[in-house]
Amino acid sequence: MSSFKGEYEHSVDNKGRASFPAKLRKYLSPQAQERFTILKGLEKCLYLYPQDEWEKVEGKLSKINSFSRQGRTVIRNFLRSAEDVGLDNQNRISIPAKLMNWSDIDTKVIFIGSGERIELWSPEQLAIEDENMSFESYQDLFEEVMGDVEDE
Amino acid sequence: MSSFKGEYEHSVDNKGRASFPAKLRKYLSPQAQERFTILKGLEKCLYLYPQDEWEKVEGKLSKINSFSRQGRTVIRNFLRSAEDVGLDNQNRISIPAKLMNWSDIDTKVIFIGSGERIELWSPEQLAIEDENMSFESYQDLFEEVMGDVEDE
DNA sequence: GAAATAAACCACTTTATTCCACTATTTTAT
DNA sequence: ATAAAATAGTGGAATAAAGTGGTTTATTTC
Repeated sequence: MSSFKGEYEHSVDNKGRASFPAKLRKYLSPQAQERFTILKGLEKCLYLYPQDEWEKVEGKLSKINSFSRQGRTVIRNFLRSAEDVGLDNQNRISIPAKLMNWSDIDTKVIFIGSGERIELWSPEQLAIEDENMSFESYQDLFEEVMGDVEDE
Repeated sequence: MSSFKGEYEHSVDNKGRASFPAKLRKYLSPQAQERFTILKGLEKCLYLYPQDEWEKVEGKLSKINSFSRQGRTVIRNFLRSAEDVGLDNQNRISIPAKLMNWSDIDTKVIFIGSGERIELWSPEQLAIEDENMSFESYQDLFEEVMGDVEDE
């Protein structure tokens, strides 16, 4: 259950192709079959889920009450941008044009391993996001997570 | 649960490789498999966790809700600097270039055994850290921290 | 059936990993 | 205490893998 981690910047060619980082490939479980689902993230980035993790997300979505107005809105807007993608023989994904536009990704993309999913950022948008994150608040978060690790 | 201790200075070659101190190797538990996770520390140093200790950290992270705003920020910023590293046949780790730059490590690195993890310092940054800590204030800190620690 | 789009294929450059050799230090045996 | 053996630390070369750009072939669409 080792999760995605690390940050890797790769170039995007004029066909929207970007090498999938080798370091992240190691974390893929065999049942993911190098198949992914890519969609708009909650920040201005894209979420890339390996197939097996995506199925868990769908499981969560199915538990949402689709007879409530809010439920329908969440499901619709989360799924409407989603698309299935795979890796080519050179281990590249090709990012759908619509999603590239929306996320502001152009010639460079930054992969960030983020637990059960991978985030795809344009360098510019990531810089903006980082500005809003002070070192102090990171410190607080860090201590929150690492504080009492020895909890057997 | 034997913990890391001691301080060892080693050289770093132009490929970012540094021998893992033999004295520290003895503390590694067999299930760590000579695998580590390295990431930015809270001071200007790197944290090196043996695999078994790191898994405890990931266990905590996996409990965070990745669909809440704060949760996403915690997970992203915590994992993004992290990378898995192993030892080569000569018992060396290779420090990722990004982390070398960030931590100011160049041709020399100081390993400091620090309980469940190991800290990696550039000699310069460690000297700065030491200057800011006089022996008197260390004594005070020690008392403050150790004062009310209960020994089960 | 032609144009547009996407998938597969190939070639090259760069980067990372593995392997081998040498020196210094520590441990062991006499 | 001294020599021999083993382990530790260091540097470089050889090898393999990763990343990138472009071309060709197949598929879809109109």
